[in-house]
Amino acid sequence: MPHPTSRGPEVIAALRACRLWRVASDDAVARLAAGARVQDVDRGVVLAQEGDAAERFGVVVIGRARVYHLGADGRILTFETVGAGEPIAAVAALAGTRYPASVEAATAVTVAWLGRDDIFEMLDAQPAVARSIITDLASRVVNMTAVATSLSMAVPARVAAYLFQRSLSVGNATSKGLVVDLGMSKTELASSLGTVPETLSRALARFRDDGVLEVRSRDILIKDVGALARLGSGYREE
Amino acid sequence: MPHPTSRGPEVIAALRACRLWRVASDDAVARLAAGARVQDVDRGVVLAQEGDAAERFGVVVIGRARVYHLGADGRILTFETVGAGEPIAAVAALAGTRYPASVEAATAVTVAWLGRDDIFEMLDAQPAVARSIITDLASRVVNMTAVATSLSMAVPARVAAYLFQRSLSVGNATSKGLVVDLGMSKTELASSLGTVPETLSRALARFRDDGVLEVRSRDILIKDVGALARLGSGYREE
DNA sequence: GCCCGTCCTTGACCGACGTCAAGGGAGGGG
DNA sequence: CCCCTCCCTTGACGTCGGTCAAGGACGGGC
Repeated sequence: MPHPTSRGPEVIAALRACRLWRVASDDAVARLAAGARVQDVDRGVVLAQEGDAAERFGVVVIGRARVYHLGADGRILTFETVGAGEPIAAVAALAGTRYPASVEAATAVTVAWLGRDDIFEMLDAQPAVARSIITDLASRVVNMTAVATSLSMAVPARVAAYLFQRSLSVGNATSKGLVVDLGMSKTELASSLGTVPETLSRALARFRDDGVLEVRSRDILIKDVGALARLGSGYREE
Repeated sequence: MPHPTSRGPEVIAALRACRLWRVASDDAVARLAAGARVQDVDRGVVLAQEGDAAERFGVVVIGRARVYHLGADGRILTFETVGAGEPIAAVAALAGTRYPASVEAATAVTVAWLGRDDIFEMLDAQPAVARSIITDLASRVVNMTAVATSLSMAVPARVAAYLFQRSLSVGNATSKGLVVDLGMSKTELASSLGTVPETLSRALARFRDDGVLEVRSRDILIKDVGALARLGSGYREE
């Protein structure tokens, strides 16, 4: 078990890095850190359970946590994987509702827990923080809407849309085409896209056979970005 | 066509009713109304197009608008139907992104359009408004997350979950069971649940054959609430 | 009254996709 | 070096659910 005193600076650093209150003063962040309850958990531990009442609000200090929904049939839909400085269970705490999804430690994780009142106190003291919280929350709504529309498309379209999006952010132009690192295992990607590894594999195989891309171990060589964009907007091929 | 002067009071009333800034002063709301551009459209007119840049922010004054995603195959997923006093295209304007969904007039509609700066000015003038905006946005994230998880379930489970949820809010206990008004046509409900009328009809028929409920024209008699909760698998009380 | 459009239901069909099963490749520990 | 364990891929198969088509029930207009 780590000695509590050694985590103070890391907690402050993580809270300081949190986008929600990036315009807050260092003092205000230090106050948040002082009120935080720090918890260390092993990989696999559930940090928040879908359906439970949200009374607190976490910020990842060390490690990564996965936000997911466990279906009745055991299938898992991964919403996002968050790292240091990112909030977990935040929106439910702010809304005062139950958690809409579960969170588990994807690695060993250190979390700083805050009460929802701590946030509102910071808001009262530093009104400028409101704007960054508002734009962040609004972006989350936009993202979740995109996830929902994505789930209403066919799997190959979701895959194409994901690759196209990702090619815009981390695409690396080479002479052969655009190289895109997936950033996660294909199993994880399948879960993020709301499907299973087998179906993802088939979708990629089909794109490969159609000459759109080439599959490498953990990254994809995109040979026809336009086709991908077309497929991702839900166009049918053939 | 209506004379502009006659709509002033209605615009103010609609803005006053908007949950986002319910704690704002009447003066601040009147200032918003003064800067609003009012638009009347016929049923079916598209008020915002998915993918367009969001530069403004609407509040419904009269009528109802439907927020939806149009799939490549023509199928429509309805996210919500909003009425007077409710915002449209709001989150994208706050986030500064493109619209994640389209909005069309479900009836003849009058909309008051505001610039995103108008909101931020109100925020600066009335910091207390921030909290209600934040809790509203957070609730939207929670709701959209619920929509996304719902789409990852099988259709009968979605139907059961919807009916169970609705029975909690508008359920009317009678000697025969719980009567739930659907509140919309079955075609609209199918679109809200991300499916088509035929499949919804089959799901209800199956529940009927299993003795769980009885289907009436526009409301449902639920005979076994527990079964419904189980089928919806993921009961969430309120 | 009649006709019409809209909504709902049911049947037949079939494509998409999740499940089960088998096999191969890569990495890590002994 | 071998083996063990994941992870990934591919085939076979079954079911869920969307499409097409037909028919029935309202409800409104004339």
